[in-house]
Amino acid sequence: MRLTTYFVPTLKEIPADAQMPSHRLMLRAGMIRPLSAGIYSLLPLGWRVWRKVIEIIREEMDRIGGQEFHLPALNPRELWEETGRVAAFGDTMFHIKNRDYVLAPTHEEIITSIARGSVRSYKDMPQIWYQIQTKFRNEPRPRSGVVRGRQFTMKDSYSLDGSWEGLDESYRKHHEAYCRIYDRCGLKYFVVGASSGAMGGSGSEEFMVESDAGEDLCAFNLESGYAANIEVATSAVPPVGRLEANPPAEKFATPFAKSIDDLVEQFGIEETRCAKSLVYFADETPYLIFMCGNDQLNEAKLQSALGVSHVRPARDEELAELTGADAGSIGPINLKTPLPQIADRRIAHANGMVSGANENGFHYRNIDLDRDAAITAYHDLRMVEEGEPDPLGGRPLRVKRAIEVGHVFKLGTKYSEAMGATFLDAQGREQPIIMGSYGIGVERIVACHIEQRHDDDGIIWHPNIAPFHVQVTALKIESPLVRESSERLYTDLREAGFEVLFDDRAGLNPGFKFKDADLLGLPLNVIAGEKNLKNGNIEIKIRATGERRILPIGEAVEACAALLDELRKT
RNA sequence: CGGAGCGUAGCGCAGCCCGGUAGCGCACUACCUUGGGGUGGUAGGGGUCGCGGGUUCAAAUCCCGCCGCUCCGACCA
Repeated sequence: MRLTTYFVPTLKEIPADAQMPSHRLMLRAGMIRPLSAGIYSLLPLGWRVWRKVIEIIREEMDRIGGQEFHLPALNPRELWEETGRVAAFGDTMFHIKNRDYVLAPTHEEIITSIARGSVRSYKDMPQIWYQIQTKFRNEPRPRSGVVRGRQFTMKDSYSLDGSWEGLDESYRKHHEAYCRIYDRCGLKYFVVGASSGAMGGSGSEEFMVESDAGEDLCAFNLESGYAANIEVATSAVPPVGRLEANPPAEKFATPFAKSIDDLVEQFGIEETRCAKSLVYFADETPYLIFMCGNDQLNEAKLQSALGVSHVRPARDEELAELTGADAGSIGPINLKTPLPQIADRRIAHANGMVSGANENGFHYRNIDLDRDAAITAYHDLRMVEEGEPDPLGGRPLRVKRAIEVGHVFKLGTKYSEAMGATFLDAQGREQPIIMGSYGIGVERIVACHIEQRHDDDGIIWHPNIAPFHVQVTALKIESPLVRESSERLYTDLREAGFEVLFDDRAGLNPGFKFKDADLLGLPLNVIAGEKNLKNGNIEIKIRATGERRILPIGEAVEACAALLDELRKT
């Protein structure tokens, strides 16, 4: 394409609203334009990159036997009522006003509805069905450019199997395909164990790209290979255990102690001997929860431990009503209302604990959780902290922010049971189809790629997803020598099979063209300037390294081919 | 949904406190100039100052309401 006619509106100035480098560069390079919060138009250059990524995904999905579908985004609400997900999504799902339709935020329901009509026998499986399509989610707060939008492109696939071993195999295939996809897109990523959430299922992993702008936290240790989303991460932090002496619980006045730190400071109590008491509502049932010292409650763990779809902390007035005291003075003894009680494993069966007396200004010491509390279960409920020993070998954990670029998920039979998608097994018994669901965010791949590959001047595309392979830059195209040579280069490179962007604009200074070229960030820039052409030479600049090579014009095509092969390996 | 900030030309911003001719840089158009890192110049075009209401002789500016956008937090199956 020629820049004289191709629509690439680059920006010299940085758009004020964009914070992330990838967001700024996509705007500046003329790839996208914002339309509304979390909604972007893809301009020709941006769309070329999307198509490259999509093609890589398509090839890898086909390689594992995936079959491409194209499912409707407009869905009857009724279908979503069958699985209870209209309520589960709540405001996150878009509802059409003048007809009873919703805009699909994902496609488990549609897939299951097709399967229940047409998959009847174990002989019909396994199946891997996928599509690459626009998804709609009414995100309360879109952010980070295309990373969290209300409308976005997603590759979603679904596996249908007649056995749990079959599901394991479909899951493994997806895992492998995903690794190949990210590798081919030139992304540095890592895989973490992830929460299956409230939607059921037996296992799930996320593909993560480290980024300060990420919305997820991951705990990992590179040596041991442990890596998990903070929502499920555990550590080998030692349990508190029991003390020899076990005197009766004793109330004492703590008029100025509102926090664990206050108790530690004012009464010399060991932090780990404090049982922090929290009240949470789990699907409308209040629970009293005990944590060790200053350990943070991990709400995702609480949610899955209790098997509920929603948890929230009790409000101040609810606290007073249920316990008789305010936050900071709550505990297991003398509760105003009996509450179901659970606790973190770290303080399992501990004694000698200090906790609130359910009376403002008083605490109890020498609490034996087995004797004085009514704890029904101990769960892993705590948020791991940086530096804690990892659960595999006790090496220190690191906690980093990351962006989720993919998620593989063993769904099991939740949807097939809810919607009656069954098959007959070899014994003639009716069974629910065993499903998996797997997603990749296309715009997140592009954004993360730019996050990882850019400098102060612009983007540094990996050849596999660069919008074009090579730029030809004609300096002073008004000169007949430059015009003629650059036109020939443009033609020769295209005939050799390269995708070429030709900066044939007149009246622009070399500096201006170089800046634009660096911003667009194509892997190679073949520069045709009068100075070198007079000696029969051109110059090739490698975007990634800044290296420049001067060589005879006749060798340009060959050199580009060799350099691109090199660059593909990075 | 809580907290903060911002809406003035395509983009980035000033003007607002203290009411009285709507301004700057970039971009755009024409011509000249320059030609290896966003050249320099001359002359131009482009704005219901987010929307609605109010106060006033007079509102971008003061008051009320709404809408939109961004950031922090909550949420994110």
